[in-house]
Amino acid sequence: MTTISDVARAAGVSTATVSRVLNDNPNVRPHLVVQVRKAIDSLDYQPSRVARSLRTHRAQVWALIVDDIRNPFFTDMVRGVEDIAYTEGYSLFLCNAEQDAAKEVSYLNLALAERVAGVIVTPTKETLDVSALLNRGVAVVTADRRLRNHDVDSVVVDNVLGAKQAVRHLLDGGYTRIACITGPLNVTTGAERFAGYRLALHEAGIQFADSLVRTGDFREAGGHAAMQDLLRLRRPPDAVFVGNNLMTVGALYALAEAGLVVPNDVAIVGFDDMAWASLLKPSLTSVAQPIYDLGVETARLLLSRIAGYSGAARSVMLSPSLKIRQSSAPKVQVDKAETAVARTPMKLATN
Amino acid sequence: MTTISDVARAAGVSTATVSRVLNDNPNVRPHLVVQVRKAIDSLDYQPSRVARSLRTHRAQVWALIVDDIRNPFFTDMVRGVEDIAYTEGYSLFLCNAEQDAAKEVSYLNLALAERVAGVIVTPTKETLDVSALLNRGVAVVTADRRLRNHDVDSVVVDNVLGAKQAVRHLLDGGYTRIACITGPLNVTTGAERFAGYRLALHEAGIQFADSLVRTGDFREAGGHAAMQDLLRLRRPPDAVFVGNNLMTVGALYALAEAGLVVPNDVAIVGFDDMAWASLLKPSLTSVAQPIYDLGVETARLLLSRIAGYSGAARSVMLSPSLKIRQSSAPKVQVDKAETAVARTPMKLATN
DNA sequence: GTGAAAGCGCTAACAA
DNA sequence: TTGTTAGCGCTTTCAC
Repeated sequence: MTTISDVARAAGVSTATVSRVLNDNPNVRPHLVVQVRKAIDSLDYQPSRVARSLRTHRAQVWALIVDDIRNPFFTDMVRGVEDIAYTEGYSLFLCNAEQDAAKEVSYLNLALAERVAGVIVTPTKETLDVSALLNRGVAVVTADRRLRNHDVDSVVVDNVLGAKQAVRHLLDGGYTRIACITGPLNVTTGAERFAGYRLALHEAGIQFADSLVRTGDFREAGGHAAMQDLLRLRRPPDAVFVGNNLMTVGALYALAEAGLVVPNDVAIVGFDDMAWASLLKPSLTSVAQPIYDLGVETARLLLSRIAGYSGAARSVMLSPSLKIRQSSAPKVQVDKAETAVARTPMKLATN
Repeated sequence: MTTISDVARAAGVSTATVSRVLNDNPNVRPHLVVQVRKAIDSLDYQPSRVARSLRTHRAQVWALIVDDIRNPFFTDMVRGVEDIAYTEGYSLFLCNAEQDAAKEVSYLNLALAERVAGVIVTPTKETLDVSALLNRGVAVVTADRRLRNHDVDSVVVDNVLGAKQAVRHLLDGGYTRIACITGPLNVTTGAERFAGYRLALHEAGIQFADSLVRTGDFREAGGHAAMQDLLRLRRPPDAVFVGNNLMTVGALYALAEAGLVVPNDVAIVGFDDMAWASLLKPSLTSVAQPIYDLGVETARLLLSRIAGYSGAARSVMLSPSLKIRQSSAPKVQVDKAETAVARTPMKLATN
């Protein structure tokens, strides 16, 4: 592997001059710059980022610790982060915590060991301890979720609002026994969406019933089991609000397996939209999140911290939007009275 | 930041001894090991991987260069790679080429600059030049796709077989005008799946028609446009085989927009299964790939190269499996004769 | 404007 | 078994 000394020798200058050229230091006479560039090209020289990092005490690298890389939500976010990182010359360590707190911690340690410039994390729990990083001056920003025990920058979606809109929409459609399949309550997204659900019920004057709530794990299997469980109730729900995308898939499978018709038997609204939501029959109503932007904004906050900003923690909140489709179409009354009830006009999302 | 010298001082030993303890060198007296460990703990010491990499000339890092991180196919693969990498103590640089050859090359250079131990790449084109890496002794393995110009290890799915099975299945169902929406032909997956399509037609004695083929970009928009184009034909196809998951989504949207019924108007089989394929109505027939395993196997090949294996290039091929569902149900003849044709018994996939 | 030289935090000869 | 020491490939004073 050719080194900076090889280049210096070939160009007839010192390593210091080569270094200056590499770093676009203006204090080098133009003809020397040309000379050095020529040597770099002819030797096919690639400066070692490793050596540079050791010397400068900071790698041009971020650690991106996500909860579950299989979840398309996170991949979209990753893309937002990657776009900015790439543009700004940072590389990304991809760390998949796999919903495992221990693995997450080991990745925090990796970030330390690799002397990364910054860390973006979607904490598996709101009490994740990132003090080791903060103490060593490593910039930390959380994405999608917040930390309760640290005052760090964060970018999140307004989960309470999104959940409230979803549940209110169901209420407007005439549904009254609305169940909730929530994510873990020790994750801010889980807790906030659940809070939004309760708030919507409360505002509508509807008694909150514990029996209509199931706690899932943000995964398909969890949503599936939760829905099955809800269907076993003596008085099953007539609608369900599901706290994330994968659990919604699981819930839909459970409904299909039970031979139930959506929305006639059970209406459903999911949190987090998916590319194929409109392909389903009935198409799936869901709370869409600006995921890519979430990644971008997070990266920007991290950049500003790395650049030296040391003000108070900033919390950026992005707005979700309800995509109304057929899975939550207003309830058609088919009870004893057998009266045909006029359906509320409904504006469907265009995709 | 505490360094190895701090630890050495605190433990009353030399840095060499600390280093030996860190690297589990057996030639250290047990009581010293304890002493050093204690110092490490009390100082909260994290060895610098950067310094170690510089010294050993090789980082405990791989570069993982994928074509498109948004495609769930790649995220599943990434998970397979990450599982092995994590277990073996390697970190991953996530490189999203975004289907951009220039960006891909710049990530190859990053791999060089970061002195990674190995590179896993899903080349955007079969002629990607990885000689710079090979010349410098960096292990390279391709995943999902192959390289024509280098003899490097690779793990791929039997695309020809998968495509052939899919098309033969349509033929068996009585479809005769089977269109193909293929991926880029300068990517091995695109070319091979297209070859499988042609082979199946050939074996069935059906004339291949250029007019029934459209080349997409492996993205939803490309599949959408291609399907729309096919539907504009004077004699549209009665079935379509689509070369990857995202294009299948696009094609399904095009069919839905045109108000066509699947499979009655047009049957469809996609390449690459998706978690929600069975939720569609009709459920989607597709060629399932062992994606996670593909990632795992690729990581294993890389590991063996890093460990010093220098034999001939190995090409691991994994088998796909056709998931038969409703979108390709046998054709019901409704032509002039109006004869009711017995439907071929069909085994549906359980998910 | 340029070069000499020190040193980042480790590892690995080599010596003791 | 342990310590001393050189040096990995850079950047950065500090002279000149």
